[in-house]
Amino acid sequence: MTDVAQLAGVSHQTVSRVINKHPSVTATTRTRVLAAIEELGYRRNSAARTLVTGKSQTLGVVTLNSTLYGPASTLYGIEQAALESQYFVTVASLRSTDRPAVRQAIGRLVDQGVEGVVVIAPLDSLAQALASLPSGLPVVAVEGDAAADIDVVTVDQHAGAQAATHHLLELGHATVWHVSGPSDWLEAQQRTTGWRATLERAGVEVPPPLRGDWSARSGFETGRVLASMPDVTAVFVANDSMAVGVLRAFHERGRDVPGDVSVVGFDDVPEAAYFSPPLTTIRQDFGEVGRRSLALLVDQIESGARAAERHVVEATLIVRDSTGPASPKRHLQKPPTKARPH
Amino acid sequence: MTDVAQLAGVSHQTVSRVINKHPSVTATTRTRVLAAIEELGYRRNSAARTLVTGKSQTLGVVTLNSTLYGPASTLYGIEQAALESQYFVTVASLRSTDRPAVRQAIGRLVDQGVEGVVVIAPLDSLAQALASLPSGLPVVAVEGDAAADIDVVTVDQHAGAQAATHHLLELGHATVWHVSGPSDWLEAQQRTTGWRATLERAGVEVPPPLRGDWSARSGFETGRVLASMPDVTAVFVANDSMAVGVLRAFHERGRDVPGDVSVVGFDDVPEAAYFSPPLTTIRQDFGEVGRRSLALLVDQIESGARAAERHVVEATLIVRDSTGPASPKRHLQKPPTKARPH
DNA sequence: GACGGCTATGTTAACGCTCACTCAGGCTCA
DNA sequence: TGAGCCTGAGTGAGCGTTAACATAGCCGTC
Repeated sequence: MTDVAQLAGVSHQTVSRVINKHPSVTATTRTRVLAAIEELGYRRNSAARTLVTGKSQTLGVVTLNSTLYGPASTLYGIEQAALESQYFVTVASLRSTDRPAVRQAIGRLVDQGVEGVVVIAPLDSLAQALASLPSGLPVVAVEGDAAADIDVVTVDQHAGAQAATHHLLELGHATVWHVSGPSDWLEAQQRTTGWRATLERAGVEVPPPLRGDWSARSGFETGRVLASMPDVTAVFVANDSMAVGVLRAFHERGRDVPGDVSVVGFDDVPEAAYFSPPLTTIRQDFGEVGRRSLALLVDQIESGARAAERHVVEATLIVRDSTGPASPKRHLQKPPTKARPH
Repeated sequence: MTDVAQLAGVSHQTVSRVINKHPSVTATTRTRVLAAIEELGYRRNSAARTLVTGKSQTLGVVTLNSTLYGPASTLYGIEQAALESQYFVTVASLRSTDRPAVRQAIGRLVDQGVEGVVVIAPLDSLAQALASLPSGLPVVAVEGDAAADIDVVTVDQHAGAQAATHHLLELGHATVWHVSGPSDWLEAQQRTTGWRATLERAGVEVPPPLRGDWSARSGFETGRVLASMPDVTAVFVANDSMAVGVLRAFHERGRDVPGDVSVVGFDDVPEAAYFSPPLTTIRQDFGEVGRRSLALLVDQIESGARAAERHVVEATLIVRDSTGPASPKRHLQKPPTKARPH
């Protein structure tokens, strides 16, 4: 910077003013300085700037496994929005899901000087860990719990699950079975709750949910169990990957989808429209989740206060070919469960 | 830091020594300092440290679209490895794929003070952009071109495509059709080259490749074209997503896979084993790609010199149910193309 | 025409840390 | 017993930038 100043025949402070677009600089000196910068290939040292201003222009993202479709898409949305807002994003993946791991990850980010953190915290243990955070740090949780006084951006899992279940009931199915995600995932919990609530409100029997781990493999395994039960005619699967496995299991048992069984997934991965059969599913706008959480975080940083709001992004039902009316045969074989008052 | 020093009754330099694990500190003073650090909740200011040492402990990753399975997995591998090596990772997504965009993204990272950059550069335009980079900066390209004197980590696309094509020929198919990726993607080019070379070596007719864009949708569209051509019995699709679409298209036309047509994909996404039918595909170890590129980058940073090596990660054929012997019927209908000497 | 108040620039002092010295004290060895 | 050396600790400078204050020149106004 001193070199630039010398070459331009001004003081280093004037150079600083030009860089920071300070108004009180003559057009002529500005061009002179810019020319000097260009000639010397000068780039401002961000460490020095950060040291004196206390602003690093860097945000942290804590994520669990950025290979899954949801987290990866959210991260991408955050990154895009950060670019827009002139922030850098540094990523910290968690190696385990317990409390100390979260603290350590956030600690690392804080040590590195991030101005705020987005935590993609879909596990209840992570959500809890957020409660015990240094309160000075701006934080936004994605898919976290609303309990802590922390900004949360979340997809309306409950409504999504309701829409899925309702869709199946409306098609005339006696009840809807459920393949859930891992029990410690909030999304899994909420989808299960939404499914159960819908069945109960309809006065319909609630079958025991089967548990998967989000993977297609686990979907296949639970799908085999369901395929062997003749009275299963409708299944709500907690994500599209598992739904692939479920579809496969039904196919192997010769049970036609949607002829014999209807299946609904969750996520609407880009391939869902081309599964066999094309999968009816719940679309989540992960990009929107990313953008919203970043906007919230930037707000916190600029205002200096946590809003502790809860932002809900909607989930929409996409009907495709994997769902159809309950076959009349089944209805005859098994009379509809007697409706209970509610 | 001064506060800590005061509380511990030592100089700030001693505190610095304790933090940096300098050997010449008595056990007693060390514990005293550590206690003071603990009590005051002191955390070292990384900006100040970076300013004086010139080391930011931060690496940059430039990526195109981290939503795709490959880039996302690679990024994850890099992140994990970086954590291991005590580095931070900041991500810069590209908004467009032209040269200035790459320069700008890298420029941003350099301004922010990264010590090195991994560029996930699967497009030939990006690979070229790397050639004209400031030579002082440690850089590793993933899936880039070997032309520039830059370290490259790449999956053996050519061998993977060969294995896929060879597998199909060995099953007795007269020739193998190909659904390729976008023409400006290096991976697409290499897979196409590998496919073509294998056919030519076998002295078999090379059908015109059909072009997709990696998406299941494009796979479906090209799949419809292929499904309408009765003499198509084997297809090598350049990634699993498109393969999903191709499988769907064949299914809709009533052409059985693998009975009538065999299909091979590329990537081995976690769901591939549960497609209908389970997809024969080429597995790429993206985690390994990420780890290798990071190791290479750290080497460059520590040694201060570019090695300009090319590291190849192997791709392996995973045989599942989407491929089977060419049906005898077809062989009768259409005699095998006369083998040409090579 | 003197004075207040702008504008364009310069000067100086931090920011929090590490590096290169310096220094005191205790040990070894001739 | 003193020269030399090692160890543990302290002192001061400086990394590159911005913030705060200082200054000089100019304009308009009463």
